[in-house]
Amino acid sequence: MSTLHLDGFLPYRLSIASNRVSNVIATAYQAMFGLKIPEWRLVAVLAEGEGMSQQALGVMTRMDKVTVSRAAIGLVERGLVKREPNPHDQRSHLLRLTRSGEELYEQVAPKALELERRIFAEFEEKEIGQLRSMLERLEDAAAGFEVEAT
Amino acid sequence: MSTLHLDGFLPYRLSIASNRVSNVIATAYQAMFGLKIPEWRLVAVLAEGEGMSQQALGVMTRMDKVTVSRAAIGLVERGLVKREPNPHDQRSHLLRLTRSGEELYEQVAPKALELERRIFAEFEEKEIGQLRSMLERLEDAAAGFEVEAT
DNA sequence: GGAAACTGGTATCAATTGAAACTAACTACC
DNA sequence: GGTAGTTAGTTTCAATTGATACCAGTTTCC
Repeated sequence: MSTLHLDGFLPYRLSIASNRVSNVIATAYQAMFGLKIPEWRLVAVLAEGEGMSQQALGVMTRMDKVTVSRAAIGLVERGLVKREPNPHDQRSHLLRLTRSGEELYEQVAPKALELERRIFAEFEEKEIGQLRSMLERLEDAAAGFEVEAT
Repeated sequence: MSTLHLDGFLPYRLSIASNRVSNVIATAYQAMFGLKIPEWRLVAVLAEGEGMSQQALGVMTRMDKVTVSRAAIGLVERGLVKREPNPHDQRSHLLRLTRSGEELYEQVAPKALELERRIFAEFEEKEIGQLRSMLERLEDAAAGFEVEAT
């Protein structure tokens, strides 16, 4: 009889830990700025490279195009993002933070970093680097399986 | 202006990696055995310590009692789990794997372990241990914040 | 021993998410 | 230059999930 302790099963532990962390973050953003995670991700990406199409945003944030679409609509409605025509392709628009979107970002970013710091407060620098690298490799490994499944 | 690269933001990376891994696992279980993740978790726990109430299962699997309830109903319907009266509390039942539930487990467990091994194939033993420990600490850290939020 | 508070479990409801279908626009290629 | 196939984005639909309300049974405590 093969033994499998759920507690020792890494995909399980990963899921639990990730969900808890996501909850903390989601609750904090919602409470502080009324932002959902997908919205926040778009803001974060737009704050760096402005003038992106939604499909580019999808690649950057690894989110489904439906999720991106909804987040973009929400942000435009709230005046945080504006759409400018894309001279090269009339199907898409270039998204850009508005002035108030930029202001929001200036508020959110430090809070996000602080939250990250507090969550990982008891981790050493070296550990954080290792975790980062392992998560990256995991992402790639899992991506490989997804193809296989299809 | 504060800079926050989404790509470097650990809660984001954690979420992406975890979601991908969960997808792989969920797809595999669904395809191989028609099990959803919550169902599979119950089976795994019941295979070790039998005769548990749903509330105990909720603690063990860290799942919401609603999720446990639904998974339990599904498993009972499919004859993988049976409910026995709980002599100490008539509100609850003691859940137990049926014979065919045990047989299923005997099939699923090795597949699960193999999948885990393949996903983490490129990780060294030492790394896996570190990851395990970090996820545990993360879980605890995040749990602390959740209280704070309430 | 009975009312009040609590607990195990289920049902109902709303939110989130992705898959699939659809529209409009674009590209290839004959 | 017109048709077939593709791509950007939205809408619609179904599945999953958790919060809330609820019911039945249990504990507390006067």
